[in-house]
Amino acid sequence: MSISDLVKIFKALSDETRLKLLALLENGELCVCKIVSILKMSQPKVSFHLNILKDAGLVKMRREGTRIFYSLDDSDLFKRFLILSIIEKIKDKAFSSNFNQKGGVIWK
Amino acid sequence: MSISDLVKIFKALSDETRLKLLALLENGELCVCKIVSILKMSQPKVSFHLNILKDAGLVKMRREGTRIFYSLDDSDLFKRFLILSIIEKIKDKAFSSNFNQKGGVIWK
DNA sequence: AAAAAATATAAAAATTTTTTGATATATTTT
DNA sequence: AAAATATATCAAAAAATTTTTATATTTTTT
Repeated sequence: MSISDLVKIFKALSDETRLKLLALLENGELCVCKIVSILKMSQPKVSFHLNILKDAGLVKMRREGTRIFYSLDDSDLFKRFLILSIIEKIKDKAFSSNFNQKGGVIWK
Repeated sequence: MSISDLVKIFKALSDETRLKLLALLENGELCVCKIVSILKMSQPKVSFHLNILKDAGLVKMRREGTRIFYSLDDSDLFKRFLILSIIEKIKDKAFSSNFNQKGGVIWK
């Protein structure tokens, strides 16, 4: 892993939207449209940020028909540690308005 | 640790100069003038980046006379892990032109 | 093959970060 | 108290990132 790979990973993590995206994917893959409806952000904005996470090797994608599902890519140990640390630290804080009282995500 | 604290830490790490600064401090504190002469960067630039690292709680400083010495601040476990990971990953790659053949820093 | 749905991409605008050059501040030395 | 040294700060310029709006692409459905 080169310095610029490291910088790319940290750049990807240095944005609140992207940290929320990672936390949102904690429980498995989601399609872009679901993410858009949960975070209430524009679709291009979500795609833009997902793409940065993908370039940094932090998420991976899979097409199913017209939808594209994103999920965490923790195949690398260091990245896995980062992702888990982030999720542990921001869990529940990230989506207060999108969670119900049991702590489950409210899918819109 | 809030989301914005996390973002601040990752922002601080998302720059090659700053990763090099952290690696440079691996073996103990250094004054700004020493860092400037090793990295061959302008003094305001070095101060700027050190300040970002300090704001993120990754380095600390100590004045001694007219000099100010910076050192790693790894009092927090998560930050310590990040710093150690970075150093392990970029060691030797970071300063090829500033190291001698034994791997020691060539102080100018 | 046209329409619809989901997503990506591109261009322009807005925002943030970084660099540079000049100057200010703090401490020590003369 | 003036000069010298080390560092910080500031303002302007440059560069990079993010957001927005519009459009293109891909796949499925009709």
